[in-house]
Amino acid sequence: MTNPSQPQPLESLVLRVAQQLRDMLVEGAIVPGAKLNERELAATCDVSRTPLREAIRMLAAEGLVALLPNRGAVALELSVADAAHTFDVIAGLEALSGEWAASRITDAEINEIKATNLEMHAAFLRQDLPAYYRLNAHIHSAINQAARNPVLSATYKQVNARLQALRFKSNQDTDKWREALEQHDAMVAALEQRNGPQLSAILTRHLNAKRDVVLAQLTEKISAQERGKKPRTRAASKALKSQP
Amino acid sequence: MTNPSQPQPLESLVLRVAQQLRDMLVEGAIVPGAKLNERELAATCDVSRTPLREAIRMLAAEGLVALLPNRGAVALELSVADAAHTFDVIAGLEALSGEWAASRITDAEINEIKATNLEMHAAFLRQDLPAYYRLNAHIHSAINQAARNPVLSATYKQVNARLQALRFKSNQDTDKWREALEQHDAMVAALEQRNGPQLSAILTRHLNAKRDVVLAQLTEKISAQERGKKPRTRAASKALKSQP
DNA sequence: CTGCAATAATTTGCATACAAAATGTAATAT
DNA sequence: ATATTACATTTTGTATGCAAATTATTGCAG
Repeated sequence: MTNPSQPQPLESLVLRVAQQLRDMLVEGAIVPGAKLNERELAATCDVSRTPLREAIRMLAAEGLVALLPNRGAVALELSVADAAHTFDVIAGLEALSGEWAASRITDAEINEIKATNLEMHAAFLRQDLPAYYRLNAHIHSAINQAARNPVLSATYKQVNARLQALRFKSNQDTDKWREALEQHDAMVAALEQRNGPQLSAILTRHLNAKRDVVLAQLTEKISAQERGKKPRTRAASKALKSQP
Repeated sequence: MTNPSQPQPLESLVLRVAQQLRDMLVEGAIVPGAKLNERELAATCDVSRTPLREAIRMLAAEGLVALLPNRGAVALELSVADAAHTFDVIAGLEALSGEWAASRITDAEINEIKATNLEMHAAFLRQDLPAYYRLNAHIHSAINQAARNPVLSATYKQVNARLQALRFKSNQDTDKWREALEQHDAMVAALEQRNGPQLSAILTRHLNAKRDVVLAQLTEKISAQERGKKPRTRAASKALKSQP
């Protein structure tokens, strides 16, 4: 157990920097496709280039950045196809989570999810999208936890992080939103019945719906970009494909 | 497309060293739980500590080694529970592969798998276990390819690599072996019928059976170890749990 | 002989330095 | 004006150096 109350470097500098970079990628401080300038980032993170480079290599292994030989690293830039593939894998992982969670979840955990689901309905009534996304993530995380498989959780987290950089938290269609709420209600029902296959099926449908919404947005965004500037080679997405 | 015929450094030094370390871990040159001495490994790989450390960080992000604050890295050492969790995730990923492969695989790909399956039967008759494992891996890889999802393939590869270090290619029970062969026949049949759910179900059963065999071996191996030497704290497996 | 403290030797973590490659700029020719 | 080449600048990739932490060793007391 690590002592939680240490004023000294709680974790390695490399891990701190890696988390800092992850945050910058997720929050959009580093936009998809952007080059990661080592000197610049080292200055930002207030470390030398050595730990910064080690952190970048970790993010590369996580698939959050792509390494270009002799040209450093660029922030992950998902093509529509890449995003679709990633969503499909996430859907599969969530379906697995649901399958296992249904048989392993405790009553207390179900109540927590039910409570969060009610708050989600409240957020919908207030049309509070940020709150909705936060609560939504909480529910999915809770189901994941209830699956009692740390390898699954870690895998899910890693793959899901690549989608976070898309920043698709924009205003979504009210009908789709209502549909998502219904699906969450159905999830709660399946959990209460400890019905794994059903929960799994609902999660798959839920994630597929989300995928379609996000891909539509992404397609729109990308074609808008394409209109604005000349089409140029997209080094990032190319490099991604040759990843180990 | 990368030019495949370049005599110069085809890839970055770091990537080469990372692959070298992966090979050493899989082949047992670095045994589970072993400390990774930077100077020593740098000499072995004929590079300085800087690229070596970057490679180690990548392997840490891949989950092949664990980082111990101020004490370097140790090769991943899976507890029985860790291995079980990993196998379950692999089973889930293979089930996904099968589901998608069934609807996307070409006739030529099916024939390739059928051919490999026949060779596997031949390997069984000769009791040639190494050949069997090679052919088995080829079939599973072919199904994975046929799923047409590079994110799934990459995720599968990464998680599966952690199991390779277990080196469970030891002599297995003939009945279990025969059972595995039957399951492969069933996979081929499901593929020919393009029956995704069925293939998915077979793969899940197949992987669960494999998991049970390996876990039994692993349990035996670990208890033998425990008898040999005094029980001591296992830093590696502890550190693994706190991974991102 | 065992347990423990002080000290020496390794080893890791981070910063810096330098070479190679890539990028940017200016000058020249077309 | 554009293209091209030579040169300068920047940036990456790797090696080395040094301080802090860890680990091993020695010496000594019980």
